[in-house]
Amino acid sequence: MSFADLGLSDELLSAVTDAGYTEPTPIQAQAIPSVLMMRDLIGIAQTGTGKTAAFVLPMIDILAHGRSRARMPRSLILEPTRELAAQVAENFEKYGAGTKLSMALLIGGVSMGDQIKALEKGVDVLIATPGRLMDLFGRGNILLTGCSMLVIDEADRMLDMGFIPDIEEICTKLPKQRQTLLFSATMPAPIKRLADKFLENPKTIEVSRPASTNLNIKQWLVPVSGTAFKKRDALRRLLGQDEVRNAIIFCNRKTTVRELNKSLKSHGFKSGEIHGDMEQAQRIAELDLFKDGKINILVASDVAARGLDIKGVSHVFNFDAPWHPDDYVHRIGRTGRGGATGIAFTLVTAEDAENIQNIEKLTGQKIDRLELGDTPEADAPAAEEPRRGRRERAPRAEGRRERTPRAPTPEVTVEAGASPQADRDAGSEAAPRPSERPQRGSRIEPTFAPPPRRDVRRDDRNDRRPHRDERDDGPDDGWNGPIPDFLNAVIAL
DNA sequence: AAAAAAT
Repeated sequence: MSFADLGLSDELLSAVTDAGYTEPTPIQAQAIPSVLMMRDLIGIAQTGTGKTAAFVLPMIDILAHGRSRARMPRSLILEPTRELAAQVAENFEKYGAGTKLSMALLIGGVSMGDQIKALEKGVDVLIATPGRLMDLFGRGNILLTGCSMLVIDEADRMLDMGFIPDIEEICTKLPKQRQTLLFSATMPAPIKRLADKFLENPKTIEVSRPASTNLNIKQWLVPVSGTAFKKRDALRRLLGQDEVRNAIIFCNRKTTVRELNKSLKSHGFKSGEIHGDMEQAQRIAELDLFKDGKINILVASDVAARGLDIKGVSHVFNFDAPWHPDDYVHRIGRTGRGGATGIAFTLVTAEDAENIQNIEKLTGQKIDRLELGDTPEADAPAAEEPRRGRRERAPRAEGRRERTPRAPTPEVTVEAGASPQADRDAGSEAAPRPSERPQRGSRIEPTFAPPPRRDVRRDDRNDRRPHRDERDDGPDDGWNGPIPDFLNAVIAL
């Protein structure tokens, strides 16, 4: 099977060849002929399967050979995030360079002026996120009555993000006579309903089992105790491996993204961050730095989990196990792209056990556990004594320690965080040294509250615990005051 | 529970 067999025009074929592609991916091979025949289509496919080209290529052909209508867009592509929309626009520019087709990228976070100007001049293709599209529509800047092609990309993600009502409204603004393509990695009921309502006799193409993970990706679960300090320590050790060329590190919260990036930078890593609270220009800039290799670590929220196509990402780390199993599949899918191999590490704490179970259920595979073992003496001596000298911790030894992942022992089937190793780790961290334990009957100097900080006055100490943000990596035991005697035994566990 | 998307 080659691109030449799919019915694309010669001009487009040469553009594809020039871009270095010879063989269509399964979804391209199946979708392109149907799209060219103007059929409605449901494509069940993950990102990284060549989905974008599967609709961009035939769309270009249809539009380039159809009659253009002045000032009236003829096609609309809806994407859930700005980055994805921009990425599709890039594809359009790449393959449509030989045509006279014009395009407008309608996304938020950038000024509206240029977008309105482009619309006034007249464009053939709109690539948009729903919010900005609705906004422009509401201002009367767009007329969609000439839009005879609609692509709803990443429909399941649109659903997650609450865009379905917007999508439905947008659909009603388009002519009834049109071709609609809907792509989704999964097919939950609301997406099926949407397809029933707005697609006509669609052809359904499924290229891989929904939510199955790429076999090119070697996955590991790394049990860690739940403190930010321990997790960062574990992460740094994993990042120190030789084969980590570059990595995207996912966190569940934007605040964690910021904190982790700061921490990694202070440890000498070349890292950057991306999340939805950043200016769009900043988001693009960070992404470019990563793509260009100026930084080799990108700490990200789930804004980067789906669809982002960055070539040659060797590793994905889940600093936090994702809450939603779908997100796991999408996150690790940022590596192992285009047939390359990739490695994904997920740090798991005891609280993540249920999430991990759901992930393994969804992907239908048990993920190997990797025990990191004890922190080497020279690596983090202070980490062995979390109550002492945290702020005076010796700087990290020059040259990152390289550790090859130890192969997991075959009989390791314990739950995340419940392994003997994990217990030991947690114990060594939690148990106060005997000499530090409060004496019975004495006024208890809390061993479990942080030691006095230089910047906290002594008399503040008992009624004011430094705010979470001010603290430096102390295990968060959730304890605020002196510890009653009867609890000391429990604490040692 | 979070993040994303219009400002």
